[in-house]
Amino acid sequence: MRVRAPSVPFRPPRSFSMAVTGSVRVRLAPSPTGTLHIGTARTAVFNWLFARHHGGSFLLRIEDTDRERSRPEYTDNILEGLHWLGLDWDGEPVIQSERIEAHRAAIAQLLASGHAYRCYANEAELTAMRELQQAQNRAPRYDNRHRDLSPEQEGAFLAEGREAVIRFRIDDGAVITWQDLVRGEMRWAGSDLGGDMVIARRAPADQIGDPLYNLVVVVDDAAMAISHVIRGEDHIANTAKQLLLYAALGHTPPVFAHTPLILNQEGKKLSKRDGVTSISDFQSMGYSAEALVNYMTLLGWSPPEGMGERFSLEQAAAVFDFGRVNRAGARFDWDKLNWLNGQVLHGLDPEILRQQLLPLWAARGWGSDGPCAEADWQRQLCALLAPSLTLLADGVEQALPFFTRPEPDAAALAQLASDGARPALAALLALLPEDGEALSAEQAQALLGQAASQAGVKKGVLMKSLRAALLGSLQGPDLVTTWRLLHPSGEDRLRLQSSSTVP
RNA sequence: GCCCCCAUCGUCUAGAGGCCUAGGACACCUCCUUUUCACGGAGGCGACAGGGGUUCGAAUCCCCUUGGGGGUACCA
Repeated sequence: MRVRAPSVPFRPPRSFSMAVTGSVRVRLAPSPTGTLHIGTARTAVFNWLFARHHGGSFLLRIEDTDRERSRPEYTDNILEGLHWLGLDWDGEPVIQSERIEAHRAAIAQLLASGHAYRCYANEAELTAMRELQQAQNRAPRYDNRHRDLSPEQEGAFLAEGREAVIRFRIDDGAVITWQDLVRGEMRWAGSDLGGDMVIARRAPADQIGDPLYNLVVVVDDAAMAISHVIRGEDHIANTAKQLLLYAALGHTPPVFAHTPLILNQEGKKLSKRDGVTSISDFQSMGYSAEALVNYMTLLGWSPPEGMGERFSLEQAAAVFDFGRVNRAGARFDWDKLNWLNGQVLHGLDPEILRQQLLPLWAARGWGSDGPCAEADWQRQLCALLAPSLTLLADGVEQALPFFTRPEPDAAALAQLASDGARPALAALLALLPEDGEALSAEQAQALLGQAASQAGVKKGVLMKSLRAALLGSLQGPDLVTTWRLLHPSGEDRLRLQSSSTVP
């Protein structure tokens, strides 16, 4: 190992396998106030990758303490999304709201040890305080006014019938530091934390109100024996506060890793307002879990030299470490996601692709009877279409002329009306073998040559016209294969008949 | 406002003082392939934000500027 001078800033080692001691236990802690967001999912990916790389556990905790906004259907959506992505978790998810007694006990402990106290300031007083600070161009912060109330002062507030929040003391002089797995040494001044923080909502002064985020996270992470907290960099300030709580509660803090954020096209934190951001939305748009998870991994992490950019979760887990996690935010790019999804689709086995397309086709009433219901025919169609798919849904659009008779577009109509087109198609029609029989590629080519010479047109004219007749378009998949797929049902004959005669 | 973080092609990134004439991927352009479109293949375009240091040597280390982002709740 290279020896570095102390002045050299911390750089995470290339591999953390040596730096990680004991068992790795990480968690994802989504709050069910919305569907599974891509930012949360990417955090899940990093947690999962880290856990699997170290043979540790990836746990789930549903942070539903905001009763106003939490909804059970969101929990379902989050769990389903993670499952679909292949991010399997260990054990049953912890439901945070069920742990409220543990949270209250911790607050009671902080009250008893003098780390926390009751603050009787009401809404109006706090608002006035902040407005004054704003007016003086100072940072808004709680001025710790009730930190050391005398028994007389406290008694007076009580006599007024005031309720109280519970605040945790944050010394202005405190200096909080930690070694961040992606950012190196982090340092935060207690005076920049906004004053003593509220850890329990307002309640009658003889009670402990609803415990708040920073407190419950620390209590739960400690109880779950979380070894590494991996979350977005928007949590950095929370980490400083939480570290203070760990110390006051007598718990050993975990190791922290703050990952870069996913940004929108404008370079701002991706939010719901940016359109499609829910995993379930990507799913219904036809993106594959494989491509999506691959893309999310690439947003902020880079694979080692020689690995390439296409990989499975397992392959990434084998080499994942925070030394290769970038520090700057990453813009979301549809082009790259689309490319990745196309790559996945192109490489799909025709039978697998058929299984995925079947329900989509069925929704259009396709493929349930007749020659088009044959599995083998469908597989051939899938093999034909696969290389041109970007989204799964493209397999519906592009299969359309195989299941239904297409309406010729303007270019196709023009082609059919051009010199030699109809005679050539008529000649081909006359040579067409019986329906119901397979047509070999060689046979098809021979027929094409024969018909073209009989009609006295170039083969290219016939090819182009045949495409117009069969697909109603001048563009599409391989012509001979298309024709062969349309032949057994006699569909080629019908389309040639209607195209070779003047309407 | 204050605090913190960040800064390489349009985008995602490689880069750990000499392997850099800065590499890869997406996008874009050209060509090949395909009697079409896509796929595939081969090329091309394209970046170290600026300024100071340190050093024989800086994309890399330090400082300043600029720009961008995050945070600043009785949400999580």
